[in-house]
Amino acid sequence: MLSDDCNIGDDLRRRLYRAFLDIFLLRLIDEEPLWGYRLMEILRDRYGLRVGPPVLYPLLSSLERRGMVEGLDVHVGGRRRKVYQLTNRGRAYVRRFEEVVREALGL
Amino acid sequence: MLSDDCNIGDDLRRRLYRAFLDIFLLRLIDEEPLWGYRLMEILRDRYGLRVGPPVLYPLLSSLERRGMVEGLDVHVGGRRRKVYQLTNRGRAYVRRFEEVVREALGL
DNA sequence: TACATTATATCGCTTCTCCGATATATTCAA
DNA sequence: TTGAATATATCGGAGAAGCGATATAATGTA
Repeated sequence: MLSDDCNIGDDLRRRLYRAFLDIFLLRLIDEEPLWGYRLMEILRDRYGLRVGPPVLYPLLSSLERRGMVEGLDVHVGGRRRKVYQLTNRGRAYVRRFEEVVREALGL
Repeated sequence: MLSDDCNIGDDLRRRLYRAFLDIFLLRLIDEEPLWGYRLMEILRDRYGLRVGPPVLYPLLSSLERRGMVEGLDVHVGGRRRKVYQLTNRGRAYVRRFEEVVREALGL
């Protein structure tokens, strides 16, 4: 039953992350500026969530287009890298989300 | 900007309800036993969320099959009605969800 | 040198979700 | 009497989301 509880919790957690991947990406980027590949690593290693390039990159592009992050082209040891920083708009969006959740669940 | 904020909040709220409609149904049923048509009314009037029969009824059936609610056939003034009650399993599921959200968002 | 890692990005197919339309039945109200 | 409201339920098509496969490029390692 305990392992069943864990499975349910895992499942719910996965659902939550999937449904609001954009928000959770923004929250990670709020901690520190990050790039696509690193974000995929963190999601996989910290949350056990496998998000591949076809999902992640269009989503990052969308977030940039909506002004929630700013993408900076950087060169690291000869490799290109696009590092994303959170904008105020992105930060406000996350705060709004937390508010909505708190309200909706009475937390 | 204020109305923009409201729109963002509304949008996020809608996303939340959509993504976790099963949970929010369970929470409504936790308040009191309810039936399909009434649930649709509440979602529409209280949350501005339009959920039609094709979404709601299969979802209620699924919740029943998973043992989270129990459906009781009732006759009300000559009409059939299927009233759903929350089971302990359903209640536990909701609690687990709240826990997961709290954890994930540090609320 | 060949393969793995780091890194960005897209395409097309499959699966899932949502929605319009619909069916049926009983009661209520104009 | 007719149409609306209350109530349950499903089907099939459209759109959205997810995933496998892929491409490209530079660096690192065995």
